[in-house]
Amino acid sequence: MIAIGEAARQSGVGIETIRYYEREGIVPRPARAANNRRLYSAQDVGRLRFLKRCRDLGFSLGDAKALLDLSEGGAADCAEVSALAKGHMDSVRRKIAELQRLEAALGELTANCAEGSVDCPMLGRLRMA
Amino acid sequence: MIAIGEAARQSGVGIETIRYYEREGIVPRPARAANNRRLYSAQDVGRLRFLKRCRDLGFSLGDAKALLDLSEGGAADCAEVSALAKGHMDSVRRKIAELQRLEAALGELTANCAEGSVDCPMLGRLRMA
DNA sequence: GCTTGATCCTGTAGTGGCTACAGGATTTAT
DNA sequence: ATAAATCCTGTAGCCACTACAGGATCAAGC
Repeated sequence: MIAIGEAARQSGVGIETIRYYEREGIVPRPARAANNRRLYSAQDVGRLRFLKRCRDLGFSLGDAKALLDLSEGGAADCAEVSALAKGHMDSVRRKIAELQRLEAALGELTANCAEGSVDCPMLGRLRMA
Repeated sequence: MIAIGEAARQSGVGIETIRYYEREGIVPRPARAANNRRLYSAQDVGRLRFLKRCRDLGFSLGDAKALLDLSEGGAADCAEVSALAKGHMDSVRRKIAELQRLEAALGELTANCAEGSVDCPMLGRLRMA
């Protein structure tokens, strides 16, 4: 059993974030030492690492918790998992498309905006009626 | 001079958002009618539309305000504008790259996760030590 | 035993950029 | 006269943390 700082080091999840996850009920309350300090087991650290991986993959905290629950609950239902993952992939793809649209629009907008023009063409276009 | 609802309609910025912009000092305080209701000029609506365009292009509210200030302040300094825009484009490109990395990682993770496997391979990989 | 510094605790507030009320006043249309 | 729309101020909620304040405890060195 290790203290919260060590759990943070081993899992990659920040100390304050670990306490936040506990407050929010994302992870169960850990054991406590006689001095009231939190004590984490290897399984606790595993949960935190799992959550970290999900968050790094862009899953919302809610989805990450859902995946964690699926992972803990005996029958790891592949269908539910892949539904969540597919939904997330769709939203990632939508975001990519949106950003590419933005990139193109910004490119157009700044195209004539290099020389020290007195009346900046980009501002002009942003002002357009 | 029009009321806030009409200004919202003409600019595409929501009523609550307009009041928020005012509170935050993004736009100047508008005129007031005798009954204390806000009154917007065509120029006010132009500012709101300008901000809306910037936000739609993904600029932060701070950057949007900076662009608005540049646009208002006589000498529309093209260099400053294009520096802001280029910085933003860079961050958009970084976000795209990051999301594409995510998309690939998600694709790999879910690759074997279609059949009704008892031990979902995606969860297994998320659990990996 | 004493000091120093690291670590831990609880609780609260701030971030960005809105959005959604509550609770009331006024205006406009019927 | 009444109903519905619009407006006002002020506050709280959203996401997922992050950053304190103010204190308690612990470990290491002297």
